Amino acid sequence: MRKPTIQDVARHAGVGVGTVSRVLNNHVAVKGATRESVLKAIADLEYTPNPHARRIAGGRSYTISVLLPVLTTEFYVRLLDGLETAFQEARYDVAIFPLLDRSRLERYLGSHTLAYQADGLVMATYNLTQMFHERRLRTQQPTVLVDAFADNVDSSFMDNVAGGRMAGEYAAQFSGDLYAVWVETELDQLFTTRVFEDRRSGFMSALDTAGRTIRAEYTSSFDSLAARNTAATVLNQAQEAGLPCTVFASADMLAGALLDEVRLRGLKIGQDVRVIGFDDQPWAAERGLTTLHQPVESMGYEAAQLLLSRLNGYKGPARARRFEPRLIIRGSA
Amino acid sequence: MRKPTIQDVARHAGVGVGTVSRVLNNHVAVKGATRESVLKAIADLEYTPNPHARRIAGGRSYTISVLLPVLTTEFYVRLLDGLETAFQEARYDVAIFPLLDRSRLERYLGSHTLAYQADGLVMATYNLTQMFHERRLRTQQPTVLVDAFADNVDSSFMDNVAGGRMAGEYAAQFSGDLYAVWVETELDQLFTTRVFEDRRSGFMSALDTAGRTIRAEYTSSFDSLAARNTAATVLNQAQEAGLPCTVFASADMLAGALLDEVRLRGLKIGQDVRVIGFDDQPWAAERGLTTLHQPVESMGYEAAQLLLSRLNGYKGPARARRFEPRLIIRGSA
DNA sequence: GACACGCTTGGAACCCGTTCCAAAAAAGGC
DNA sequence: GCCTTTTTTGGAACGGGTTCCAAGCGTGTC
Repeated sequence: MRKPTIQDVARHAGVGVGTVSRVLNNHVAVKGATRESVLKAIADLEYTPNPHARRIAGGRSYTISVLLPVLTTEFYVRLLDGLETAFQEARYDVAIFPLLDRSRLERYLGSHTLAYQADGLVMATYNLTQMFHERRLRTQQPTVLVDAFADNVDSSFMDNVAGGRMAGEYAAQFSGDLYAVWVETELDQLFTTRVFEDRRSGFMSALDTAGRTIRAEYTSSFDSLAARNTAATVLNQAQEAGLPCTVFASADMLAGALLDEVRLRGLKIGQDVRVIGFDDQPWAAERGLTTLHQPVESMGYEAAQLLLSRLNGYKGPARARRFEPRLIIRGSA
Repeated sequence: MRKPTIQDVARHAGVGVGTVSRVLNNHVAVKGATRESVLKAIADLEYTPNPHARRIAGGRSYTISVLLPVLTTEFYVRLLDGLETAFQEARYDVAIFPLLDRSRLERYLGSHTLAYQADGLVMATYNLTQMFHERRLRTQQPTVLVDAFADNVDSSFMDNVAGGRMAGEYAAQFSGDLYAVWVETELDQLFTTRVFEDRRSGFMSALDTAGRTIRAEYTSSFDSLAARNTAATVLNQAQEAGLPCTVFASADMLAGALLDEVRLRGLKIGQDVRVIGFDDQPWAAERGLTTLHQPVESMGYEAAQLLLSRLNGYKGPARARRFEPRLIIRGSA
């Protein structure tokens, strides 16, 4: 038996093909009752639209390119989840390009072909280069930034300053010394994220407002060995200077290392040493880590919506969507 | 400037659209001169056909599913190379499914969706299960086996018996003891390959014909540690029983381990110990290994052709294409 | 030279969606 | 209740290929 077509659905529902198309694409101008009958016909016939026909009739590829640094981290997995959810709803395909280093990004941006094929572009965590601007002007390809910001481009990002501030306000209420650990990212300058600078400035301003000062700050890279060393250094200093103390670890990774080290030294978490993390990694709940949860999926979902609105003809000025982390208080602080 | 269409090409070449389509699809019924002018027009306009339009007009997906156990080995990489070359020529896309274990294969075979999308199926190294037969009858999906054989299905495979025989005939001419090492594959029964049984039976029959007997046989698994151990065992025995000797290693992997071990013991390769491999791995030339080269790419290419002919309407009985390895004599034997 | 047959070729019909325009229906205004 | 405006709807045109039929051409035969 032949696959049903949009014609079959239209006939079955007693409406025109245009109406069926409108329902499929969520165009608003369809009355509730009509929409229902179309949806019923679709279900009855087990109709699935032919994506190729759609692409040729629509004159687009219905494909979005997503550029990101890596896809092996929790953060980007969640981000993609949000992006893909939104694009799937709009029946767009997603092509993912993990562009670990500068040369790959430039190769990508330089290639006409890919620009030609995707209807839109999502760039995650990228610093906008001159090259990118030129290309955007040249190709007119609708673009959205996610986890990044620039003037004149739609963007969706996390307010890390606010997140840092929340951590700072919460930390300020505890007596004892305050410490903080920041992360030095190893990404190329191209991919610079201001994430940790932002968290720091929010944190510091909160302490300032509360009239508190920080005892010491540390920096670690992202690998687990470095995190372990840093944790040891912090605790050495803290034990020497006197407990209790409160440590803001600007990434859960670091917070985890601190929890390990605290336990190792027979100290009491949340008492001798309070730890505040950032990220709310999957394991944070079971380890009782007080941390900042980021609505990463929402940020991705919203980025996709911004792009889709452009694809549907929105011509207005660039929009920026800001998302705030949420402090999740568990046992560690 | 708009992308040129088949209409533009037809106009530019002064022919009808049908003719252009015929040239694009390599239909024979186009005169040389006409074909040339069409090709020139295509080049002039930098025309590239729109694959979506093709899929909708042609009523097919122009996509082939390739099922194979893994794609990390030399063998499957070369196989895919041959398959993809042929499919690209015919402008088909290839979707690759590495189905490492039984559950994934069954999940794949059970799913209607994928069956629905691909125009044809290439199965590499799979034993045909009952499930597969039922599915084939149900979906009528054109299928070809590669590196495997079954009645009533098109297939393209290596004649490992012949390969073993060549090794045997060559080995038989040398004086001294004869040894052989076989491989025990760890693949699920579903993916059974008779490769090593076949090589063995060919090898043995050749010795038989030549009136020679084998001194001892060994079996190893495919990992390098096991290969090293096996090599040591073989050489212990050989040194005890007396050199020179000749060893047929039914996979280059094993032959490589033997070469290492021979050198380690200060023996002369090709003199004290002769080694014959099988596979002609990329490193075999520089290490001077006498081995059997398999035309794996050709086997894949031919498999694709068999499938394409079905897709183009061939209705005849199942065909089987047999490929013979070629003995490459280098220094080791 | 006329006729038949097979090989090439042109082009209309078709594949299955989206879009746009005009028409129909509904809502609003008096 | 009638007219205007707005919302909703039907369906033709279109997008870029493939396929099939009929027509054109060339060659071979007598």
